[in-house]
Amino acid sequence: MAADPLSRVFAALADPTRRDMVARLTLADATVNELAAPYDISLQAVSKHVRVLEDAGLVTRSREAQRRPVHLEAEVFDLMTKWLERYRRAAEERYRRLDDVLGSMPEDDVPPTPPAGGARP
Amino acid sequence: MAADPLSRVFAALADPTRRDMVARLTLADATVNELAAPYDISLQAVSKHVRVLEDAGLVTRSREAQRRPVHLEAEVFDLMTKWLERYRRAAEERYRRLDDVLGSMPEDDVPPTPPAGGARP
DNA sequence: CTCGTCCTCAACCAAAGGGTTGACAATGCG
DNA sequence: CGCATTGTCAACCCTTTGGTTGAGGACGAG
Repeated sequence: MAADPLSRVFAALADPTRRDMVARLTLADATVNELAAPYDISLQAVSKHVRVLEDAGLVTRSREAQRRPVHLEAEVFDLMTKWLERYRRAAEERYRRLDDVLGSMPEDDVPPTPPAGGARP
Repeated sequence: MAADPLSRVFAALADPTRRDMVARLTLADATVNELAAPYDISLQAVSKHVRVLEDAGLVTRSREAQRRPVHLEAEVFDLMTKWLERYRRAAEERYRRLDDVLGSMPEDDVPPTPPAGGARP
């Protein structure tokens, strides 16, 4: 299994079924059975999906009688947002610069992380 | 291969090597050979990685003599950001609400999900 | 205690993914 | 032209993954 957290998160969200589950979990916690309802797959398959989400830190499960309510965690979204935002901004910036210079200057010219940067590649 | 764009993007970014490539491409375009340099894998493997990124719409390739410079595209990042932001906010909102409830009553008394599944629209 | 409910564990299978090696297309240069 | 450089295509190998079925654990209700 992927070692680093970010890989696990991205991999978890690479599946449409799991993304749908996440979408529904933003509305309310749900049991595995409730989660399974809309899909045409076995309960066990759904259980596996939930586990993947759990391993990625996207959800947590508690115990409540025989039920195992699944709860969406917000933190990981922040993590992803930070990651994404960084590259999104960089890509846009580069796009602008390239447009400006159009291949006359090499990367001497590349500035350190621009405004509000602060992480290392 | 995953049909929907979002799945492709997430899947593409689920690999650390590919994320690293993306990181480096925010600094400058690069050829496949240049991209391959840091890694201890075959050129063909790198070529495959680039293709995955391309299929996901994260990069484009042009022709320039025998070289095929790889260029990072910013648009897809916007797409992802929008998707993410939506769920991040929803999750936070829900978190706050739950926090509120938890704050006012003992844990084993938590009124869980609306009974009788209010499954999804 | 027994039963039904809810869920997980285990074994298995087909397909996809990341890696390899080997052949070869495309282009510039001597 | 012949050849080196750059990159892709193709076939193959494992491992992972999403799915299945079957067995069974945990718990509440009777």
